Amino acid sequence: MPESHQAFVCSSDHQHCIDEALTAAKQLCRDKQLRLTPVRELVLRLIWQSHKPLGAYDLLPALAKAGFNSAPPTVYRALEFLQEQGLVHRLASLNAYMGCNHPGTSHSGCFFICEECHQALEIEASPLQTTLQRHAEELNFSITRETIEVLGVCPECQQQKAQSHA
Amino acid sequence: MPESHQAFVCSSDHQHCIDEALTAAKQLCRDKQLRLTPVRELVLRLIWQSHKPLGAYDLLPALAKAGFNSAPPTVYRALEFLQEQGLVHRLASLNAYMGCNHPGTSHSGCFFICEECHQALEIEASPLQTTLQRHAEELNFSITRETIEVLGVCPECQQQKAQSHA
DNA sequence: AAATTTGAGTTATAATATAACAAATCCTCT
DNA sequence: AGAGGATTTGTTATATTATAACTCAAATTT
Ligand SMILES: [Zn+2]
Ligand SMILES: [Zn+2]
Ligand SMILES: [Zn+2]
Ligand SMILES: [Zn+2]
Repeated sequence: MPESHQAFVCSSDHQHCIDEALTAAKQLCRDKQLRLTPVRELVLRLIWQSHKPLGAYDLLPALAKAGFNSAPPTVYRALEFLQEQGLVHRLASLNAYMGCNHPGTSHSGCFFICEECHQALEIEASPLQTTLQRHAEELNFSITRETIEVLGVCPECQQQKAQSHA
Repeated sequence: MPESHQAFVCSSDHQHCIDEALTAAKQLCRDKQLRLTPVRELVLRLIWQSHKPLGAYDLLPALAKAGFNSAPPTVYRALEFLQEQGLVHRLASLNAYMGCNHPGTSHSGCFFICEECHQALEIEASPLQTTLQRHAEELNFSITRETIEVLGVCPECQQQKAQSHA
């Protein structure tokens, strides 16, 4: 199992990603007069610390370690809050959660998920959304939310597979 | 709650849809030398009978009524088989299953799901797939499977909502 | 400070899905 | 037709993901 990659999800210093995400979240909550409580902040941090989307139950041990109640409702509430504020996304095809790359803007997101290393990347996919919107207009369908999750193999894992077959 | 619509998912005679789907499935299995056993056929029929995607557990009572074992593995196995043969799709955002509109061709499908009447429509979305493929190429990402599920309001339900607000 | 709102702790349970093994059925080959 | 092997189904148990309902604590408002 390949474990550590850089380029697909994060080009270099991941601690920087985490710090930036946390700062942005704090700012966003300040602006909206919402409370980024300790549990919520921890959950957001844990999610950002992983390059792989995490399941709700994956977060519980860390919550326990930090002295919080580690029953499911605690983490689901935090996740619900973070999702409502657009700070994390839920990946329906994985039952897992990941930090949002560009919070603040309300959007559904488009995700590429590597089936080898399980890392996931969110992209801004305006052309895609436009195409989808055209389809919807043809049907007279009014879009509320989109779930776009692409499973496949990331560049790093493709390379690794190619080498191992050589 | 609006319950009965026609145009969005099926223009007129739904029994015809069901019959056609079953015939196609039988033909496909004959061609591939696979066994469309009674359970599998019943599950496929049940799924096609509903305009709304059905959860696995929704199927169990009908299986019991028909004299089959109605424990979860039975229905999940049938669903697995039908999915593998491209006869049904699983909607990740709903944990539900629906019949495929154009089986035989291997594809991931693009689904429009009405949040009012819960009906769902599968479309062939070549432009969408092309756009997604372009995004993937930019990332050097090799696509295995796509999950595209669009939640919103179907034309019929839009109309109904507009009338009720009048 | 009292009242109100919001968030978190706690217990229990719902909803969805799979593991593992036994029994039955079907297919192939003689 | 019958033995042997493969596939399918039955059965029991359990894993995984998510929510309901109620209580208590903390924060915010009045
Ligand atoms: Zn996002
Ligand atoms: Zn990878
Ligand atoms: Zn299809
Ligand atoms: Zn509708």
